[in-house]
Amino acid sequence: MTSYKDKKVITIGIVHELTGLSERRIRYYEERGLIFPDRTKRGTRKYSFHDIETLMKIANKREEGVQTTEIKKDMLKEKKRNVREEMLRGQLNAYFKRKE
Amino acid sequence: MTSYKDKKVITIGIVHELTGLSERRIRYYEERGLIFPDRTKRGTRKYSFHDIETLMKIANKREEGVQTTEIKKDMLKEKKRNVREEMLRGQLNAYFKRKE
DNA sequence: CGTGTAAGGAATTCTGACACG
DNA sequence: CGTGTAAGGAATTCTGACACG
Repeated sequence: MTSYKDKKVITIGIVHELTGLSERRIRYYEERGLIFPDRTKRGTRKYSFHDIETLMKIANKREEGVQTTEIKKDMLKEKKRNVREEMLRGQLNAYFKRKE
Repeated sequence: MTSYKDKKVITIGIVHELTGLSERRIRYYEERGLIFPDRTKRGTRKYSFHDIETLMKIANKREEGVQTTEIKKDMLKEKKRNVREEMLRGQLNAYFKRKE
């Protein structure tokens, strides 16, 4: 369930290299509640590959002029949809006694 | 083929957190040709999850008293075996016209 | 051989703030 | 609102070396 994609191990400098986004913007999107990096003991932010994908999506929406508040709402909706899907899948699997 | 596991994005401090190995040892194993981190533009080492797994294996062997030279030989053998396996699989897949 | 440590410099990251719009 | 920038300090990383064994 928790794969490499979700491990928070990438520093902001590398995220910047990978996404092209300024560190300012990356931190700002966190401030707006769009991403949630972990921290090392001494406070350095750590991101996952999943975070990076999220950042790319955010950047695309921003280019279209979508505000961070809207983006946040959209992300929440999508998350809820996924949760529902997973619940459904879980029930189906239980019913048919399938695995994985 | 190239997944998150192979992307070199992790700085040495995080590798240290993840493996428990000192930065000195991590750099030394590179010096001995056991791992090959990438570098950022300004020279900071970047490791992959795969590198981290390799480091754990190295640490285990070292605990058993195996020297780095030996470890290197073993890793080379394993690599060759994998290459052979992949070639064989490729031929089989071609023969049976399978995919993936 | 393998690893610790102290050394000094360079690059990184952090926060809070001011700017513009 | 979203993002750039300059500011100052703290933490990180790098290399080359000496130490011990």
